[in-house]
Amino acid sequence: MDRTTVAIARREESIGKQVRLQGWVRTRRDSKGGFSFIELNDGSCFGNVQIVAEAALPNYESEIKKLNVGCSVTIEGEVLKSPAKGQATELKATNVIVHGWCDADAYPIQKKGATMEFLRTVGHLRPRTNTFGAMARLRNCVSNSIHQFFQEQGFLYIHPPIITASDCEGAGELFKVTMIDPAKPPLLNGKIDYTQDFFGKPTFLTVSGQLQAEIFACALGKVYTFGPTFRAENSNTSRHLAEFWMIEPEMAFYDLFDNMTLAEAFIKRIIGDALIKCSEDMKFFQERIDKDVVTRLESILKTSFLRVTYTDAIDILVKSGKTFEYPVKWGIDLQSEHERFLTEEHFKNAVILHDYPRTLKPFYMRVNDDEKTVRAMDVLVPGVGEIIGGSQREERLDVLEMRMKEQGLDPQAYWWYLDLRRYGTVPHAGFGLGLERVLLFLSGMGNIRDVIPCPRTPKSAEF
RNA sequence: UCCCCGAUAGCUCAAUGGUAGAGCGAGCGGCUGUUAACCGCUAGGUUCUAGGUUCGAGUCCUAGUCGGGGAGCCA
Repeated sequence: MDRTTVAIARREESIGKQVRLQGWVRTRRDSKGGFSFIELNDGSCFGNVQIVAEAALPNYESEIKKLNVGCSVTIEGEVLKSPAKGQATELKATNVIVHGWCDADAYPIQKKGATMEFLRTVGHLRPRTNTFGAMARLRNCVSNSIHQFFQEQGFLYIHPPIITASDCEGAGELFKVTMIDPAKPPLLNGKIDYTQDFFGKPTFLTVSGQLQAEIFACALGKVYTFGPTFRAENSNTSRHLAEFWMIEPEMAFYDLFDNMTLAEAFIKRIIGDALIKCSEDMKFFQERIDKDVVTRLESILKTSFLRVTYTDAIDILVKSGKTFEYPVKWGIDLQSEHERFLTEEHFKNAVILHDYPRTLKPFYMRVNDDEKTVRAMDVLVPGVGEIIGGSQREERLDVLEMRMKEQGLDPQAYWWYLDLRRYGTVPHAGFGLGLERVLLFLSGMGNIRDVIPCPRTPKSAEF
């Protein structure tokens, strides 16, 4: 008898085979004819397989009739063509083994829909629901697409450090990593003496692997990172996490437009794979989460991303005649309302905004000849907003040093980063893509806490 | 962090300052292959926490905790 999965047992090719299935009961329905239907799910696909368990089974009265949502079982039997509508196949059970009972009165996951807010309070059980099962499979699918996309194009997967001494972007709150006892820290002239700490200097959880990715891009050509990132900002929104996953490709000899072309192909690959490889899960998202999500993704696949300069975008916003809460003029940072207007109302498409004012962007972005703007790009999508932020990097040593000073950073602290320009500098570019933002975009889910297995947000790290 | 809103049965929600209810779920019983099965009965409550006002508080007031929506920061 072959151990198999629900996904395989549901296919017509399996009809006639003797199989063993193992998983969790979703529901049981008793028939008047003296037998029961059990819906079994094992995570291998969205759908369940219907088990027919007849009264002749030795443990029918003692166990099978007591099965309910959440019970774990092994079921052996023959796959048959299902005589009723709703499924192609069903399993006629010859043996039902119960591994774990599940007190239906106490079990928080019930057959009827629960709110996302409630499911967040039972983070250890929510993967057993349709929504979170679908999300886990989609997240896996996207992760796989990311690796395949870059591997096929000759990128090297590199692993930047999680613990870092450099405050990469010069902005944002970082989580401190320390072994110093906060109750009795070693002091030097009234301040904490970090030379006595584990690393001999203050260290943090990384906010970006970009600077380290640049080390490898400036040695090996095309690289990407894919790993966790940490921000200690007190952000309480549906689009921010304290711990999230980011993908950061970095390419030597790429300019900003090469960067855009790559970003567009990358996003389209992820969308295309999700629609094909997770079609059943995507259909569920369309039916139960966001009725337009698949249509929206398909239309984005078909059209080219628009490329608009920051200056032109400001112009469009000014001429729109709309009154925004934050008035628009050249030099302001674009607000959510502005980005939303551009993607959802004006262009109704994914848009790449580029060449932002230098005052708005970090030191490492390449200064344009006009000296007012830098080679930055943001990819904006309807519904989610910014999904990618990237730039062509400043490869000129003197300009980079000048930009650091301009932003109040000490070039000495970035000596190794400057060395990359000092020795054999190359034009290069890269971007960062937030995995969870992509998952929001792909699924139509409304809250980023529901697209990551165990969300980390202010005041919340339970599971 | 700021603004607004909310917290009542396992879940989703009702309840003029005056006896806390319903639907679903659960238990039991019924029902000729059911599909979020269906029908009947039963059980189920420290109304988020701590104070306060009142003859009387789920309801009004104060503080806190947690959650949601929006904003800022960003991915």
